[in-house]
Amino acid sequence: MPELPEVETTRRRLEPLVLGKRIVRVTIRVPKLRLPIPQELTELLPGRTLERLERRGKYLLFFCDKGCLVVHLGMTGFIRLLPQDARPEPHDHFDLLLSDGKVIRLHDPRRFGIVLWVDGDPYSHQLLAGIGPEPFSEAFNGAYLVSVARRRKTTVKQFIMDATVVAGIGNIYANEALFLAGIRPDRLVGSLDARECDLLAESVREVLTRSLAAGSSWRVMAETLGYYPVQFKVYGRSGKGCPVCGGVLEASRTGNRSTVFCPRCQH
DNA sequence: AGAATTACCTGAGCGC
DNA sequence: TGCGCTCAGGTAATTC
Repeated sequence: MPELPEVETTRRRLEPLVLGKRIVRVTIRVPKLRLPIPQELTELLPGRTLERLERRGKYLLFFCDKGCLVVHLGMTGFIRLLPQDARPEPHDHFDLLLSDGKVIRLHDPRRFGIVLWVDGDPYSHQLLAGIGPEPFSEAFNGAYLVSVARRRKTTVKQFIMDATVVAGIGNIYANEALFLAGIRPDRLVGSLDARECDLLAESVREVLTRSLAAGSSWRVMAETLGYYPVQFKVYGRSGKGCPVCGGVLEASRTGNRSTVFCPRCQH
């Protein structure tokens, strides 16, 4: 589920509602995630104030007055801000009860998410340190892609889904960006010329920008604020008509992930 | 070094 | 209705 736009939309919607609030109590219901939720959170967090929310790739960072709570939503995770008395449901993993009586609640059925506490700088934590440039940073451009692609022998789709190449791109936006760029997902990344790398970087930014403008694609603070999912051009539409040429969209697998593309528009 | 494979989980949807 | 199978938005550890 959550790729960059979903995590960023969560951050943008949640931040103004929780900034400056004090954490009163932590409730851990289902500690089992990709990494177990640290039990110490129940003692470490109460009394701390939420100072700002940041995002790095698909990680959400809750900076407190001292230390940082790092959350990854995995495949199926989402966060809601609820009234204190909202009844917990299955797969609600943990709650941060805030000083205004609201609860930040993490829900993740498939349990691929991560919650961890970092005392120092979360950006140098092992899980975040190796992440590539943010798609909206100046460092992410065609020339950068050319230089990294030179050493790689993989498909362009796997390449842009590699978090060490660029942050925040998962299966959905990889499919969408390649469609927008007119590049076949199964092309070897080394075969892209400079013009195509420029176009790819621009297309990645464009699909993310459109999704952010629409409020992303998923249950992002949905119950609190409503949401209007973006329409995908190719993802989930195999066998249907290409929105550009009307031809039939084709499904394939790339690195064991489902891939959809238009064989007429993408070369 | 980099690519491919495996593993971690639950739930929805499909064919029989 | 129910069973078994496949697939689903992520990614790190392991193997080759």
